[in-house]
Amino acid sequence: MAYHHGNLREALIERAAEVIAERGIEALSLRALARDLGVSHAAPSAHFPDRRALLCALAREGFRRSVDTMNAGAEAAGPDPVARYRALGRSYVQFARDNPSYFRAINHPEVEALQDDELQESRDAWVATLREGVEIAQAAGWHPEIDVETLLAFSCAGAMGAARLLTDSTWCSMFEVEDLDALADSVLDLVVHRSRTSVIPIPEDQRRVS
Amino acid sequence: MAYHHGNLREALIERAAEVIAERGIEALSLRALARDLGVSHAAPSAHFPDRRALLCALAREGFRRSVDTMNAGAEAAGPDPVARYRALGRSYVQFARDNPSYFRAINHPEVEALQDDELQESRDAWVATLREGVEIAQAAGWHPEIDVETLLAFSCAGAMGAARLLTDSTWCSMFEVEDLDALADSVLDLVVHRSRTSVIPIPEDQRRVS
DNA sequence: CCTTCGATCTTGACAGCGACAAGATCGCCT
DNA sequence: AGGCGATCTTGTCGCTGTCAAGATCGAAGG
Repeated sequence: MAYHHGNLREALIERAAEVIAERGIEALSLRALARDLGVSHAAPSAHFPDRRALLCALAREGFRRSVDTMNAGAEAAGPDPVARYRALGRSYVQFARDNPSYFRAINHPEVEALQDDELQESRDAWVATLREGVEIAQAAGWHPEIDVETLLAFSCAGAMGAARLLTDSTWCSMFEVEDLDALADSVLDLVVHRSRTSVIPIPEDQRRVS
Repeated sequence: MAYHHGNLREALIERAAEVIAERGIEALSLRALARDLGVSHAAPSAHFPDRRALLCALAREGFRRSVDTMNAGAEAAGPDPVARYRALGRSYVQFARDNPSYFRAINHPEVEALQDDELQESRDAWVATLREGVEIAQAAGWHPEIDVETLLAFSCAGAMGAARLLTDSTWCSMFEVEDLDALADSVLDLVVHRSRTSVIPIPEDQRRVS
């Protein structure tokens, strides 16, 4: 065994993601992480001064990956601005369900209370992604009567609320829906439901309302 | 000083709410709580077997109070079903902003992961309150074309997302809005914006879109 | 009255954790 | 060769949650 682990920082993040996905952020311990990786209890401190710093790194990675996922989803949605906007929200929810550890890190109160410039940059990038989608859709004639800031705030609230609802079995089980994916689509469809009146109509086969 | 505190259980909840409001759930410690109240470090265990049980009690109280606040808001909104529905969401956001400690307890992942029948009852009551508002509004002709489960899920996601956005300064500061209350109204207005096309139109002076 | 019993509170102890300090080991650069 | 910074180790501290065993109180019943 080498004295230097060699890649401890990334190994910590990777193992932390596993633990969080399995047992939640509350069960995350720097010492246990060090044990799992076969290093001494204080080794992580060389890379993360404290527990919060590790969670912060997780959250930053989560924001970065979710932005990538959202952009890829928008790209795959084709040229229609409203379809791209829809895809942004949909992709975020999908990311949240596929990556519970990053999603939990992003939304954990301990991380939220953290004042960190780099973390705030990551958050800004996430909002900017959504803002771009809103602005492009609006420029194409989507709800010109509504203030863009209001539309953006609504989009953020909708995406965050939907992701929260659909990643937590406690909440999901309260709705009489068998297919979780169908519910996800329905919620996100409603978020942009008003686009039915936009200059670019939603194709019939993409509507979820009957 | 009496050997028995006399009202330790409620005193613990009250003090815990203060600490959470000031420094967050992460800063909550049973021992510190006991010190603050002048009892021994293990006294709380007579009322709460572990830390989670205390948070669970906080969350239950939070659900109970928020339901009361929502119902009171709906009552004050008058007879119109859509106005009452609007008031439900609005009142919840107001409750979240007025009672950060209860709101944080409700939404903390440590509490969410908790499987507790009584807690689930409280959650059910909260959803039932929203469900009743949706059903009554729909019975009055509000969006008959949309499945009630979908409308409910959307209402939950909207209320939770809006409350989350508007109780966290980190997120609030990202929107170019000076007046937080105006943003809250705008977000919630958009949630029910589609009611413009309902059989019961929203009064002109209640619309936030220009 | 007084005894018993359950609820409540105390004292004591233990392991795990985050954090800090001091020192050891390694790769790298001059 | 030698220094230097990054990385890792060992040791320690106080704090926390949790458990166990015992003390105190109020109330209920003989």
